[in-house]
Amino acid sequence: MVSHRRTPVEPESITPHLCSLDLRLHILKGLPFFAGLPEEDIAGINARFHERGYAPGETIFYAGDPVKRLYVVASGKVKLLRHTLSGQDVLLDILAPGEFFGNLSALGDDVYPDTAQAQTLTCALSIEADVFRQIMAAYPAVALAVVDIMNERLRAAHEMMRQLSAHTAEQRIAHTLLKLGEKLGQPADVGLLIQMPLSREDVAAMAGATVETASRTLSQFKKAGLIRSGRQWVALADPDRLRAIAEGDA
Amino acid sequence: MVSHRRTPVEPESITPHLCSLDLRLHILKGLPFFAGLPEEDIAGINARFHERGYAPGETIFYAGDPVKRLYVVASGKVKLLRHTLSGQDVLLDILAPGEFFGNLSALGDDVYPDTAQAQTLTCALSIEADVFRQIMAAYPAVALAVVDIMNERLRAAHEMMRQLSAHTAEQRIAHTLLKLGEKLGQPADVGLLIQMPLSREDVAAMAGATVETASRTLSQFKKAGLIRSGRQWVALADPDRLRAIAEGDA
DNA sequence: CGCTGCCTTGATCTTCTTCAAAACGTGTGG
DNA sequence: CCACACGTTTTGAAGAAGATCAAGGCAGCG
Repeated sequence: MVSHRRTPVEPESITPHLCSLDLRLHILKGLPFFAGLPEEDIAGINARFHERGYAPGETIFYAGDPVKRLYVVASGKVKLLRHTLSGQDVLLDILAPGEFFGNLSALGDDVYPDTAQAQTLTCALSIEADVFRQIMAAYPAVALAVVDIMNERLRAAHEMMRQLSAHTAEQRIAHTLLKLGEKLGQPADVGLLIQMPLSREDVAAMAGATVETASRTLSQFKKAGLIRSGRQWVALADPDRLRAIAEGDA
Repeated sequence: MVSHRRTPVEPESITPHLCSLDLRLHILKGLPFFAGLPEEDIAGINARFHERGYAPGETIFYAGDPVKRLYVVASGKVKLLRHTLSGQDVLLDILAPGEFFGNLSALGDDVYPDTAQAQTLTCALSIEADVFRQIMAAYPAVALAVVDIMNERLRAAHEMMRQLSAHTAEQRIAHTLLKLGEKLGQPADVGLLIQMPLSREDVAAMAGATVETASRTLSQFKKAGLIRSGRQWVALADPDRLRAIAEGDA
């Protein structure tokens, strides 16, 4: 049963729908915005978080849901996506453990702008947005860290906007793979392996293209020795040359 | 000389390259992130800001400049754009008085990710990023307001990403006009007038299209009675129908 | 062993860009 | 006040990139 698995991607640990208390504390301590906080304060904050596990493909919340919680990925991977009327989805980001998502705004509509969906077996911590705002008010360092992270995300979004409006599909797909490689890549004998089940459709939705174009382009990259790939996985064999393509050289 | 101006767009007030002290205080008081702060604290903060005027078309800073300042538009309009290697620029946003831009991050590269350029005669206040971070640390309410604003911008950027990757040029241009109308629109006898000199090239760079496509699409909108426009100006005559186009109905 | 999803590949067609040139508006200098 | 010159806008025709439509192939799973 395991013997003829062909994908090099390792399945998520079988830890079920609960995160152990150890893991929770470990995750929270490692969170960029709690870095530097006294341990006992973190323990106090920890108590304000709820936890919940999600099966692969399960939706954590839908765009438009009228709730305000802030989530943190404890384990697993989470897709952040936005729907279009035509049913065509756009994959905005893939979040790794330690990253946050959800709604932490005080103003505006009380709805999530995006849909969040577990890509693998996932455990997520969540907290009431208002409670988190209280924490930010009490610990300015936390607020500053949040600003930094949002700043970084805004920068990434702007970069993506540039990509989408001024680059070819080939360039955007190369760029998408590199981004995923940076975030989720693990060295393996096939190259820098993107550690997660990643379909052609996912790649297409991230790069703003159709499944067919994504497939054609990946085939072409594979033929050129830039990547290796199979059903639901991709590994980067030659990131440098990929980068050249993404930047418009090749 | 003035008699045969054809544009309905009013020129920026002739106030020259300096903002009066009154204006400075007024701007700072009205800033969303200083709302609710005691007046005397604002006066103290005011002292930490520098001011500088810019001529139309003048660049405030270039992407890659190794400085860290946070800017606030006091008067005028500022274009935020990102260059591509192919010389094709992407217009990320147009900022109105009261909006901020620049670099306020503590981490990452000490460079601006985007270029900022005065679109009209502009006065901008600026502050050292580190100083502003101190202010955020001292006044948690300020930090929370900044988080809210960045949250809103991130949402807008995600929306734009969706637009770029899943909509036609016509839809994107309609959407661009509506966005501009919301932000800069003023009721006039020609419709909701976008109060600033706006070339076809600007529209194209915001919508991710070429000048020619923008021109063709605007002509078509004009013929259909959706907008009125001329050299360097656009007014929305029928926002509702434009919205229908942007959303994919028409 | 066959079913169900993913992935691939080909042919066609639409959309948008590119290239080219002309028309127009605005401000300038005569 | 007029005419010229420049930058903006418009329009046309050809071309390319990618979407769409349509089959067929392959892997994993029951």
